[in-house]
Amino acid sequence: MGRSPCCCHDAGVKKGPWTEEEDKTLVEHIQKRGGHVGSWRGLPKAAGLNRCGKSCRLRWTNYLRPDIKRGNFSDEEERLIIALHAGLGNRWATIATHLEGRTDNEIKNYWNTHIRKKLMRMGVDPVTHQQLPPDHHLDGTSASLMPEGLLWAAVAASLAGLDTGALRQAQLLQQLLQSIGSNNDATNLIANLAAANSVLNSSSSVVPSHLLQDQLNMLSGANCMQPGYLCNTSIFTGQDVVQRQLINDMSPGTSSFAAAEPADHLCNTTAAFASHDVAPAVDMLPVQELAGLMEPMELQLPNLCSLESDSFWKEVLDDGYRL
DNA sequence: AACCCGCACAACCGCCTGTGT
DNA sequence: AACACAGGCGGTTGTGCGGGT
Repeated sequence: MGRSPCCCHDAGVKKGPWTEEEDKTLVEHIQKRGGHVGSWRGLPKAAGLNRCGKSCRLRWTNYLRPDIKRGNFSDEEERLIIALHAGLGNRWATIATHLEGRTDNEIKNYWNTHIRKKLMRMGVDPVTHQQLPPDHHLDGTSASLMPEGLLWAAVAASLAGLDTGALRQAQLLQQLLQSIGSNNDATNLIANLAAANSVLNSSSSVVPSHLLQDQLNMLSGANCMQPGYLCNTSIFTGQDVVQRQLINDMSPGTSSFAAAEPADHLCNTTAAFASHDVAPAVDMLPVQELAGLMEPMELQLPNLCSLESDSFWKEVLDDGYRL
């Protein structure tokens, strides 16, 4: 398949930063057509712009579109980007579909200028979301002590203080992605989902530090996390009541994430958790006070029908099968 | 004041993909 | 099936700006 010539190569077509006048011309032209562009290639001529159609499209989609959200990224958006990047990689356009009003270009830039460096400082490889060799660490964090499969989730969580619920959700997502990435066999996928489910269920009756340790042991097959890690993060806070309430609100009669709620819900939930005041670490509370917090969450094996009917999960599954 | 440097982000470039013929 | 084309995507570059020397 040959590459088509682009009008960008035409002599005399203007390049570089857009002027206010050009912006105005482009916006007015598109608005006049009721927001319908038609052919981008033909647009410059029709609008009276001495620009490449591609350049017009970029300017419109990345800057002039009325639904674009400007301004700094919130903590919630940042966490969402990290979580999605862990699962999707550098697929900025797909990631952008889960951040309302943000463009792929904006997210890509934000990743390269902020998040990537932040992860590097934490000793985390921003590409694989796994720990870098110790000599790559700038601050000697606990990243090197963590199981690979959980690292990205913990990073996302520790960046701004997620709770155990968010981590559990992240773990299940990780399980899903591992399942998808490792084979195309539906039986194995279901088995892995069941394994993930059992991990999540196993966490319901112990205090969080042990809970996490159990989960880690099950997932990694090795006891490689230092207990001190738990004291050094704000992940493990006593917000399960709030979380459970949110989960019930989202999906009456079942637990939401295990019932394959869309990742958007996951992330919205995560954001909602993070927006609460950080509660004291659960490890600081008397054990009996934890009883109410740590009731079984009645997690169920994800319903594969709902998985397939949800566009996000369908996309993840499709991507996985293409690998 | 002049210069340098790093950062943030807009814009470009080349390749890929989907679709129509 | 093969090809042409337009749009989309992700990597990279260019530009403007602020801070430090």
